[in-house]
Amino acid sequence: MEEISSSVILMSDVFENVMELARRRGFIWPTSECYGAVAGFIDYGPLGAMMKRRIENIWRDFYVIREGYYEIECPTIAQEAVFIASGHVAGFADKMCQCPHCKEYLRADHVAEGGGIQNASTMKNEDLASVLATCKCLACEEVLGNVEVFGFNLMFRTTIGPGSQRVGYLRPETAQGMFVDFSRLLRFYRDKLPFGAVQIGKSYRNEISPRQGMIRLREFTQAEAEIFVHPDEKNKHPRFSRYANYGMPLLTYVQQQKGGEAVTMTMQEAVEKGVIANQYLAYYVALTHEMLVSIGIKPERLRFRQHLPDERAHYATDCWDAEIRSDRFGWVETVGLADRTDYDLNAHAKESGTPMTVFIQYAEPRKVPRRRIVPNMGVLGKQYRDKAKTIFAALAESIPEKGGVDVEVDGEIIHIPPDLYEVKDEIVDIRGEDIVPHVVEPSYGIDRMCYAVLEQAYDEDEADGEKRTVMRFSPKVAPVQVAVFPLMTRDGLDTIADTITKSLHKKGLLAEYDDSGAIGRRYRRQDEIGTPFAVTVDYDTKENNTVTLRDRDSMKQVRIAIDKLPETLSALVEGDVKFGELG
RNA sequence: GCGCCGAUAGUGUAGUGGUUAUCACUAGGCGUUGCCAACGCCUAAACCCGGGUUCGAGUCCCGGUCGGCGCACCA
Repeated sequence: MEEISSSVILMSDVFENVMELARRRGFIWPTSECYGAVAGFIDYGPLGAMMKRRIENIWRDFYVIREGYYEIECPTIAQEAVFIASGHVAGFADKMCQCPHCKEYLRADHVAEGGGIQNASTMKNEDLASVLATCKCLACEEVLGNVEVFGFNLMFRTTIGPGSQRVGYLRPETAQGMFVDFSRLLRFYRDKLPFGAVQIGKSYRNEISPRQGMIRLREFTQAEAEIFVHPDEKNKHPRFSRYANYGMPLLTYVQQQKGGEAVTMTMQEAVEKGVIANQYLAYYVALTHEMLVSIGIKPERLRFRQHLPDERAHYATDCWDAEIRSDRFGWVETVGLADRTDYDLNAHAKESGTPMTVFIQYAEPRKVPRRRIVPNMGVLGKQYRDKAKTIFAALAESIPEKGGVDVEVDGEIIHIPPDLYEVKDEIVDIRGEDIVPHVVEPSYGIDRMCYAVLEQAYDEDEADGEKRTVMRFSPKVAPVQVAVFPLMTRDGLDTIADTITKSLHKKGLLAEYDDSGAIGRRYRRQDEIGTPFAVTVDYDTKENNTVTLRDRDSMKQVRIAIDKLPETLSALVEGDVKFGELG
């Protein structure tokens, strides 16, 4: 029992310890600290920015290089129309009111529903305020009385340009950029489905109460992919075989309703059993798992949770979250995978008036009978003048009978005799159809991934009876990749170490030279920032051109020839070779 | 936003309303040192911000900011 409670204390300390280290060693800082920080904003320090960049680049390896979905970069500010279409102007706004007694801010529609009032969320602010007068505050249970209802929108609003006061918003997600560029993207991909576009960038949400360190920020980095696919081909991912037998823990909504645990199954099974809606979604669920593991997330701390039916956004048919278990915060939603259907493209097509469809050509043209009603323009035009245009349109829609056709124009019935039009029955070739693609969207919270990597890398062990703090980063994400030390700052050892450092730089490795203090202290410094490998130049180096190469995790050393260093270290950092395989 | 708690060198801290604000680690310099936070000397470095009470505030009071927790919020 005592052991359990002490380990619980140790666990909760991980957050404190890792954030303290992150501040001290230059990973994460409060923003503009000299003026007093601002909640919901953080600065990435030198090492944090480097680590974040490495994580983003691994993401690019998966989505851009391997999947072939090019990256685009759109502004973080967009005009109002974009977010009217996306639904964020209306849907991202909550109706709020403040209790005059306890000063608590409340969701006005929740209060009204608590008071038994229907359709509160669709009422006008003034009407809602008047019905709220008799409702009780959800916090202090006093009757509200006279309250004001106001909208609180989670988007940051701004104006564009000096005179016009044209309204703009900071984007609450990067996704809309890919949707509004749909027509351009379609042309770029030469009018063929499926294709995808991705974007890594900042998004902004004016959270009411940002908390939990870097978990809920007002400005955050997203990596989003929008994959456009034919609605009938969501079960035909061209590379599905890659992940068909890839297994992982899935917590379905059915399991959640039963209070059950995640069940491990392969993607093939998941799709066949209807657990995951389609192959496309399953493919990116698996890819996400692989990607998160590759940046150093432990598989046992990773699960995929399906949204409950009432939790899903209005547009999504099936939605899964990759959740990473944090010692401090429990399961943290880090990646959202949604089938957004054709919701977004339809919305932008309607708002902008630009069709957002793909022409799908049939294998064979289809012969389709068509009846056309061709009016005698010359006679009808002269006879009806300004009404003629309306009559032509009505005629085209009509079903003529033997005696002619009656069309209604401005409430007036006009009889058109059969000699004033011709009915043409013909067979036409239909070569294809316009369809609105569906969108499968993996959306990654980069800051949350960074936090998870930091938390999971944090470790303490013992070296020679002393506590050692070590960040066990995967070499792929470690900010500094190699440290180079001269054992002594004399006899030319420092010059050799300096030359080695430069040769590693030339290979693209971030190598840091350090000759300050005792050698043990230098190792510890690098352990604390998670540098996976250290090279030490000693007196044997002068004899035989070899150095020691030290592994962060095991603290073991091997001797290696100087001219093999750049190649060997590159392979170690990439993960192509393990330290244990050297020697 | 509400409630509770907190804020002192880079980090962790001590500090009955009254000296030049304590200690350790860290960092920088010099020396020493033949592979894991060694040692010696020297140096740098702090009372979150704004009001108030007081002869005098790091300390007491009020407001703000930031952080933690609970509630609410999180298309």
